[in-house]
Amino acid sequence: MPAAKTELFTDEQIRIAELAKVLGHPARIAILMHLFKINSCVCGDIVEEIPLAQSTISQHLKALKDVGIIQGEVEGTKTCYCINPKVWQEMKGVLGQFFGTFNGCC
Amino acid sequence: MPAAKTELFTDEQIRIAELAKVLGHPARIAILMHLFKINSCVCGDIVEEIPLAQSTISQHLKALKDVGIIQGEVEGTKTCYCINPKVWQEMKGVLGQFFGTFNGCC
DNA sequence: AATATTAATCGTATTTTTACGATGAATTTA
DNA sequence: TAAATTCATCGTAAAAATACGATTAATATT
Repeated sequence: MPAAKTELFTDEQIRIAELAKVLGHPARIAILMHLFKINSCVCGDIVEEIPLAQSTISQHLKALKDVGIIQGEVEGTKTCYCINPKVWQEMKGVLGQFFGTFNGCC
Repeated sequence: MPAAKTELFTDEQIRIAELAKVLGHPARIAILMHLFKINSCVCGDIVEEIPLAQSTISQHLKALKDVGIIQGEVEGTKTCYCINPKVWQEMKGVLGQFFGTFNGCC
């Protein structure tokens, strides 16, 4: 893609797209679902849950962390990843509002 | 990306990711926002609204159409694009439920 | 101190996405 | 019928995403 023309869109449009984009891969959805399921933080067992290489999962975790949805904390030799409630709320709000904008027309 | 290992994830995970992915570009958000704004169908003026080449916008429209969020209908020399209410509801439901799964833990 | 464990990062290959101009197909207008 | 309009598609180039193995860094264990 030749040059990201981010200046052409509003900050809101860019943020919505950014948040949606990070949800745009099954592995990252699976990671988040696992976090929901255990209802706490994952501390080092994600690789067993998802059939991908360790380095690949680490990349997906980084993508989620970069956008802010999760946060990691080093615990000795392991790393604990948790949902960032603040960003999760933001996402719920931003995307929820976006969805709510359309109420049917034609 | 070497080979899409879709068999490794559930249908739900794949669908959520697919729906989110198509929202993962500012241009497509802008297209949908324009549809909301005019509160009807766009019939041939999207190229003036978004500063991208006609062929590029056509590609984005196709992406939205492929996932089902919008539907196009040929009207003479123009094409009218509308939100598909059914798929929009599905998206609201699927993603809304996904967001609702997390209520805070740590 | 040496070894083991865990996760991040590096390097790299492949695929997908994004973007554009050019062309083509369909319809409308002159 | 000829010209104009509108949009899809083709071809292509550049960038980003995805995946993996190998390596590194940090901590824990022996």
